[in-house]
Amino acid sequence: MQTAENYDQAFNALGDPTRRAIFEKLQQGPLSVVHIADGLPVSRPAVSQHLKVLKEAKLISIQQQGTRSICELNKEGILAMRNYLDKFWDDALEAFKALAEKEERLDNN
Amino acid sequence: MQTAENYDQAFNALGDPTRRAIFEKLQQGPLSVVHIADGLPVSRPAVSQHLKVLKEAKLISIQQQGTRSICELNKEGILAMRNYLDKFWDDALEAFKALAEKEERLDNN
DNA sequence: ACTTACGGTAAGTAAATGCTTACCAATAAC
DNA sequence: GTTATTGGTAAGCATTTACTTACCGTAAGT
Repeated sequence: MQTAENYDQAFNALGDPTRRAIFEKLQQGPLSVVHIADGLPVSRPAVSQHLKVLKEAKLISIQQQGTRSICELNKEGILAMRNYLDKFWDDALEAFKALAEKEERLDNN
Repeated sequence: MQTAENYDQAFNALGDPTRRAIFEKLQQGPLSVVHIADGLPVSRPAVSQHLKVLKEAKLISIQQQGTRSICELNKEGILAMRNYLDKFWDDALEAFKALAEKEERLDNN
């Protein structure tokens, strides 16, 4: 259950608009599969397939309750992506600071 | 030049492993197209196409220097993704805090 | 002027992807 | 026990996507 390094699957998962829609629906709280499929413009089996991808990307978790599959956000995948981006964010910030200073120097000439 | 809401393209862009590789290469600093293509297992035209996607997702910016196209990270797209994730992160954190407390109570029984 | 380096674009192709319908198994409700 | 709900899976299909080679234009180096 390592906390990171699955951002690979995670970015791929959120690259699809339907999956992002599902992801966003779950932001309000746990939902069953039919509930998730309810407002969406795709069939329930399509949703099932998307849920599988999101689950393997550790962006959601699914627990069985009788015949229902209750889905909810999984912070692990979200954290992995955030960590990945933070690295770039920090580095980019450094780079831009340096660049800004350089340009400032140039502007003053 | 609004700062956000292009995470749609951004997630899609980083969903591809080759594009992530390019993105990561640029973390160390600006590079020309041929330099980017150098270590990668795909052809230069393929890189060109990927760069276009990354540029439109505002994850990189490209400036012309003679015949060279110098690419560098663009903090705009990175920030947009971070902001998007932060919303989920905060919400998920709330949800998990509540869950953790509930489970703690159950564990103590 | 000629040649070399750089890189964007077009056309074609093979593989991946997102979707559908059809089907089936399992639990819940009556 | 029978019927409805829930949802996973398989097969097939259409589109998208990531790649290739071929080509062309432009700027630099000689």
